[in-house]
Amino acid sequence: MQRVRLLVFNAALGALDYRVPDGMAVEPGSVVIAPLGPRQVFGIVWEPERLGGTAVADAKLRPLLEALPVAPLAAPLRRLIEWTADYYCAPIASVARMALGSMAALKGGGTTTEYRLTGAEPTRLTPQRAVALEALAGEQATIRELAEKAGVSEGVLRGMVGTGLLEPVAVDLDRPYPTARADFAAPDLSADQQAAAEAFVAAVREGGFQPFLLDGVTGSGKTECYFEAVAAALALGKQVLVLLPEIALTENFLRRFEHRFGVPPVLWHSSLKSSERRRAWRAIVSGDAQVVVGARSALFLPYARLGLIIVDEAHEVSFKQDDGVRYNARDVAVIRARFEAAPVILASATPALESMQLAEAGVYRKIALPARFGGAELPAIEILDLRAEQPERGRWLAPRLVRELKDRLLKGEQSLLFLNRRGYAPLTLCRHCGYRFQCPNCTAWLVEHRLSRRLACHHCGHEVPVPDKCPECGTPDCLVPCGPGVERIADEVSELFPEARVAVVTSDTLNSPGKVMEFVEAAENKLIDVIVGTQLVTKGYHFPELTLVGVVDADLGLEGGDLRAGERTYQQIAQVAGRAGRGEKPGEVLIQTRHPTAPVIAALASGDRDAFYEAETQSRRDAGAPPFGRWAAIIVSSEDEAEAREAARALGGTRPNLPDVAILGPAPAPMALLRGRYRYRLLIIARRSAEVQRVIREWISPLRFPPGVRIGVDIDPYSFV
DNA sequence: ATTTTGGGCACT
DNA sequence: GTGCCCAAAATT
Repeated sequence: MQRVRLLVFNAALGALDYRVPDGMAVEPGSVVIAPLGPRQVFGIVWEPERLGGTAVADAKLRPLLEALPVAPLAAPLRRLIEWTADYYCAPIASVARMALGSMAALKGGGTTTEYRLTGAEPTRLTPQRAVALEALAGEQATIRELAEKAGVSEGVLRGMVGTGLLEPVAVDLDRPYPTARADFAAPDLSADQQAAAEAFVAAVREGGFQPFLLDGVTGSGKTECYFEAVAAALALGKQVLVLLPEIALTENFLRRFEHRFGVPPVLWHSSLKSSERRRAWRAIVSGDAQVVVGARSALFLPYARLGLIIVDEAHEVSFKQDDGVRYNARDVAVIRARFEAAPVILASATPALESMQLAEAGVYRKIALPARFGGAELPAIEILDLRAEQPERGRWLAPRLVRELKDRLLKGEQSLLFLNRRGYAPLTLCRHCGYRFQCPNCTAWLVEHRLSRRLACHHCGHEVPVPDKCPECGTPDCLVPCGPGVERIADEVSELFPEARVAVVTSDTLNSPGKVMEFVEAAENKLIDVIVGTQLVTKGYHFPELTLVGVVDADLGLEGGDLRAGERTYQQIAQVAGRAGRGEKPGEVLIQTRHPTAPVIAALASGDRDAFYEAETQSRRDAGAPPFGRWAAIIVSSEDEAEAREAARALGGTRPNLPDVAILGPAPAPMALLRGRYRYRLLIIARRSAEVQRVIREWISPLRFPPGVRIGVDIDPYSFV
């Protein structure tokens, strides 16, 4: 009798033993379906000694039901899953789940039926059908996805199929992707770029683990350099994974990729349609997907022959996942490259301090691109002291910035105003009674969005229409917006310059690939004079006519004073400044601040990047903060405040007492209520030498908490809410 | 996580 | 004894 140990997809269970029925062939990594009580669960055959769990009597074993017809997860991926679960104190089943991507993908080929509008004239146009016709132009997807997209019920759409407004289309689920050509359009590289590209190409050809930090100023052409490494991998028949921090950046990236390689890469992100996801997954497993461009979730997929990993904008905090398995894709990418024996390139104009440190220590090989491509100069950066030069009352742009905007408008050049705040105003209050609109599920104000005429919570998605009277005292027309968001800045620009064409660029306005394309094309064709945007516009875009960047409030990111506030502010402003003067005309950057002498602001003004990194490194070292110390957070949460408090207290009461580990708290988390859950936090500050994960595991695992209480462990936390 | 079980309790 | 609710146990 053959027995196997299974990693079952159930966070609470972990390892279970099964019998392999006669005629079924499995090996470590095989994906199988197993009986569990009356249910069926997915599982992965694993090396028994690596999973733990105790062997159970032969008589108790039930036979596996089915081995799925997909290639087994390779050993390097299994090691990565183990490493990730271990390092981030997460259930191994939760990590393994990320490798499968979608359960639907596991079943064999075939076709699915998608639907699209026929363009026929509607005979009976109901309101719901009108909504669907409006929303679904140019879309093709399953009924379920179309219903989601249009915001109507599936019944409405099925009715439309019946009356011939929608037609079915048979789609082959596994149709192949077009082939990328390494030599489609060879680039024209500067000497610096050429040297960098050669180093990458050599590493790809040689194979083996080699981590690079590609540290190139904004506009230096980092992408073109690593595209040469991609070309080398393609020529060898190896797969490439490119991680981007946000889906919104992929659209622009796709265009550049297609210019270089002739076809678009394979996309992977959370909002893929199920048929696209399935197709991509199967191509990744089979090795047919040559280059995969994705968000962090693409990192755990079962690539057949991974030969290169690239993490672009590697400093971005969005590589840190903040729910479920709280991993940092930038760090896990390096680990995966190690297990896969492949090179990995972390590319950034403003590397994270941790990455700089590792480069300094010789762990990463640093490749620098100190100059902009094509002889463009880095923009001149100037500080605008808001205390000395105040905007008019109720306005946020100082006179000097307004003058510069006017100057650019007259010259027909483009400007960009950066404010990392979505919506119109971050707080709305009643002038009469002082009532403030707060989210019922979170410790947060509701943010007014004029475009959608709603008050919205940016943490949980709670939304209400803007009322016409105060809900507390009933006074009509008494609500006043407090503080600026991008929409309000855009209004201010329009009032100052009625003729200016202003575009607001946030995740609210660029929420689909089509909208992103529309924006990029409008900006490139100079149909936009002033862009007002959040951090979404700080990266990746190249608009040669953009010559002025205004940072509306440089102090915003410094509030709250968390560990990385200074670094993040530096990165954001350096990135957005990098949008200026990328063409022939020089760029200028104005930074509005009330703290012109703050080290971050001073470093930006003087352009002395090294001094900033040195000072930041020193202060982290003094504080015992990462990368010199190890930090972790434990978040105890429950829908019941008293239950959360009690559980946190109980956890705090059993804290280990160790010389190299300090444990602070529990205290209410800064966001004491988030998505309807009350939260308490403990902070762990340890020496580099301490085995923080082992300490946490041994501390937490013997404890039992009431159902409804969740204990979340966050290793190397980025978010301190 | 989900399902089964078993104890305690009210009701007949 | 039966039905019902909820907590605890089991799932290989």
